[in-house]
Amino acid sequence: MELSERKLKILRAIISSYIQEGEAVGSRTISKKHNMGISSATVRNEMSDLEELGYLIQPHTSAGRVPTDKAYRLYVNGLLKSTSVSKYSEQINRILQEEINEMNSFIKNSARILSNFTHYTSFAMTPQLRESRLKHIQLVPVSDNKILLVIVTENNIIKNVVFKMSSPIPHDQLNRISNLLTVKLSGVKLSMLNRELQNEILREIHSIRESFDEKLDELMVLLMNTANQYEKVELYYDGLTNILNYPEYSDTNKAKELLSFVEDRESFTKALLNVEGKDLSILIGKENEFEQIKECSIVTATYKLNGIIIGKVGLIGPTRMDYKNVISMVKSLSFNINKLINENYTDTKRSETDG
Amino acid sequence: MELSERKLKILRAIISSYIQEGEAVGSRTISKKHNMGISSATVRNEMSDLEELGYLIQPHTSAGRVPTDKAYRLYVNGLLKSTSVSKYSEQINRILQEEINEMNSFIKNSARILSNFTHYTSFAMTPQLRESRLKHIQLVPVSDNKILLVIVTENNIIKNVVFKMSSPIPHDQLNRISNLLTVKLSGVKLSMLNRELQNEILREIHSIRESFDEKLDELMVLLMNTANQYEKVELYYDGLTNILNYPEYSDTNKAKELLSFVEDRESFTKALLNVEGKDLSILIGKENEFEQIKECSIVTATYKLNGIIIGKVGLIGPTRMDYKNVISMVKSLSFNINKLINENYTDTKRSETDG
DNA sequence: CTTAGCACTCATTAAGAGAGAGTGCTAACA
DNA sequence: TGTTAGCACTCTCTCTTAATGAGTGCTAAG
Repeated sequence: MELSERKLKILRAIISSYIQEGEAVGSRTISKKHNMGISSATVRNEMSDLEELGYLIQPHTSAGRVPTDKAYRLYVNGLLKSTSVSKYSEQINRILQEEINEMNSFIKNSARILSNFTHYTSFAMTPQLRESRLKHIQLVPVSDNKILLVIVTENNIIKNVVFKMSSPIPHDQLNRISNLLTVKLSGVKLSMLNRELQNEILREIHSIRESFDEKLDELMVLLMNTANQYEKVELYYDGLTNILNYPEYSDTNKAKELLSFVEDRESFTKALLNVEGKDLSILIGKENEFEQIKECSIVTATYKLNGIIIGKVGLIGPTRMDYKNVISMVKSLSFNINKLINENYTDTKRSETDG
Repeated sequence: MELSERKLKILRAIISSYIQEGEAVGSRTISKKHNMGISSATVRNEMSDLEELGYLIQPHTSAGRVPTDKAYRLYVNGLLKSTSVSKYSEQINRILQEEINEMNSFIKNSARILSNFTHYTSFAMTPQLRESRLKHIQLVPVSDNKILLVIVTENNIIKNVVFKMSSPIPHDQLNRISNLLTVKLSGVKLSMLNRELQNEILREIHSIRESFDEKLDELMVLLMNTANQYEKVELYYDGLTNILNYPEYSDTNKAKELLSFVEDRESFTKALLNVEGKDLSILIGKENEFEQIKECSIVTATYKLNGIIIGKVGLIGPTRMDYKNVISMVKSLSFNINKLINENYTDTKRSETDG
């Protein structure tokens, strides 16, 4: 059933009042404060209808009414189309630039910005690099049998891992091996660094120099293992304690339950996997799979590199969330992240060869 | 005034009861449950004395008594001497080893262990490297005008920073420059990388090759700036939400106040600076400088490299803290951190030349 | 269809009455 | 002189009751 214009207007008024005040909204409030031009009794009739349609519920008989998840969904769907980029967009851009040189700091910074501007609890995932291609490999001596492997991808993202070799490796060979590996592996996707490729390359190397380095075999194995770990993304939070600002969580046990769920990266990451990979995606209340966050909403945006989604940023808060502000904030943030990433981390070689 | 043996025994009984139960302790409880062999009336007299001496207070007339900070201090001083390493020491060692290869992960892991074992909120500072000496410098090409600077110290700790140069730098020169910088700067303390040294080295380099690289000047400046940032230590937390387990913080506002203080790294870092650099140090309640944590205790241990304190780990919780368990846990942890760091990150070159 | 009016519901608050825990003091006892 | 039993007293906590007030649903009139 389609809602009449007046019902919609009343529903929207109830929702924004509830979002602001956090208390059940009565018919008189709507009739008076929102300049409806209709009496409270009329509003009551409409509200009664809206309740029957599943958009409102009463916490108890003599209380006002509270929007349901269904109502928020309707409200949010309307906002998604209309809401534009926040007026803070330029300021966000400026703050983001401060940490542009290092990807992880950049992502951490993104989370901080989001929680600072919205006063909700924010999160940001570091980029997933499976589709990235290797550009440069450099081995750096650390100690007798420890070496540092530095990998630079074509989109200028850096990863490094320390290896402990079974026995010392001559330092003067490291540059030579680095060059060899760079030549052999540049252009290869991280996700392609598997056993077959490894054997193939080893064969090729062996064919060139019979006894090049017995170390190389071991190194390659370590390299492959590292590459596979790249799928592990990190999750940064900011403003965890912001949750305690909202009366919904004035009960410590409730706050504890939610905060523990979020603080435990494993569980929360699972919850985030359920979020669709749309540019902007919102899960409201019971739309969330996990019990602990069924009274929360999660707003998530993606960021892309060369058109491929590589990460997500967003925030979590009570279903009674200031969606309007949040949506424009998250939109601005992801817009700027995308812009800066594609300016600074774009796949230089590919963009020359592919298009 | 020296406390009599009996007063001490009663005080200890009150403290451990209060630590366990979290409720004011009455004379009857002590007399009955702790096998004192004296009546509650006698205990009452003693408690009255203890109150006068400042070791106990009554929340209100008809309540039992609660230990003061002074009492905890007495109690803790006793424990510090006697408490030995935890029975979980080996388990801790095993978990620590899992992340031994990378210093930051290692420290993060330390914080996690501490909060998991104690159920308090833990923290760990990454090492401060001012006294470390450079061992190896490697420049890695990232993109046309971005390069990665990797620094390895003599104690095998790795730091890396991405630079954006004002104009492209030829990649084939990077190894040459790396070697040059390594030769010139190895053995130099990070804290010594200042302007004078920079000029001296530049002069020296210029004298060798008149027009070596006009880039080198710029690079050196960036290198110095980076070196100065090494004093910036990172602070990792774990178990922030554990604070909510304790009835002291069942009031959300109180919890919020404390959690915000801790979550705001800046303020909390300041608080930690006040902690003495002893092997194990405890600040109880009002001994803390900042208002927000005057009802908390902070237990901190240091970790060293080559005999120099380079970082701290510890935890924060209500003054009614299970000091016995906490102390043995923190002792075990710092013991194992020290052991593993000195096994894996020891200053190889120095130990050969210096000692 | 809208609205004024009114009875009704239910959460929230305040006040009052016990109950219970624990103390301080006194007097008796070893 | 130190210890203990006994008892009055204090103060918190909990439960009950009553009053308040916000808000609804229904009815009847406009």
